[in-house]
Amino acid sequence: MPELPEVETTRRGIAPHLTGQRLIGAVVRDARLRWPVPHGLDRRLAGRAVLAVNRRAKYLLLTVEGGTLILHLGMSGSLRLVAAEAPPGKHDHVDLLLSDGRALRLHDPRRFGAVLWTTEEPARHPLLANLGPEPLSESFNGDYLFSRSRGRRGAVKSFIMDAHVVVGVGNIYANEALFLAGIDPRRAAGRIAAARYVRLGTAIRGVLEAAIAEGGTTLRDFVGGDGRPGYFAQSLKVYGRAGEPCTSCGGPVRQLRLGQRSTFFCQQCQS
DNA sequence: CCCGATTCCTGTAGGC
DNA sequence: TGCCTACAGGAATCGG
Repeated sequence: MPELPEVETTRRGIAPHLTGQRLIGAVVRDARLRWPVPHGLDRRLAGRAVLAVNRRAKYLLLTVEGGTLILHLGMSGSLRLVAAEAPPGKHDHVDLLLSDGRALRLHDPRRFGAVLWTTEEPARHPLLANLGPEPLSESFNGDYLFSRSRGRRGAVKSFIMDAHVVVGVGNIYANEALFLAGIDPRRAAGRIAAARYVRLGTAIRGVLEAAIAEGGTTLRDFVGGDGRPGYFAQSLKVYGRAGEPCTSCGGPVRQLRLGQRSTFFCQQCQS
């Protein structure tokens, strides 16, 4: 399930192979992703060089001459560099063809991902325009979280998973960060003190950075641009560990549903 | 503005 | 062994 660390791992894996290369076209085998893959993508991309590969939230932004390709991995997507003639597997929906004979291939069984093209400034694109700050940026810290949380009565876990508040924190890392900060995920966001938000901000940043360093979390099928899985799963303290002993106190990790998401926490260590 | 529910999709796991 | 159902979840969208 690609969250920020997995998208960043993918970006780092593919960027050196794409930057400076020319696109010679695209093969769209199935355009039915989260939004339809634009018609005529093949012609639109042909002959254009890739200038940069950036990330905003969980979106990968391929800066191409004359526009930007916006890619999203949804929850089952992965991108790999393959030989263009390698036979596509099931769910290999889109190939971006490179002048060196390779292809950037999108594999996405659940088709929650996206391949979009824009000629406007990507930050102004409707999908990107209203996003919160990057959790690894200077502008994100505990004070920011505290001020944004005032007056909010919803659960703190839902609050930190809201992309309008901060981007890139999906279910896995929200659970982990709240455990590391010792905060009960069910607590009302607006009723948590500033000092605890400082801990939470640090925990969010720390868990994301640690996950990036391990190449992301592979639960089932995530692989980076080079096809390798991530190794952060072995560092998860609570996610997916219902009934197992807390790594800190030995009590059972509890599971419940919060905002339609599986939530894992230790009653003893989080309050 | 805020918040919770719904929706998209398919592979996997668990129950019987 | 096979069928059925529940579940996984990013995030837009909608209704209250």
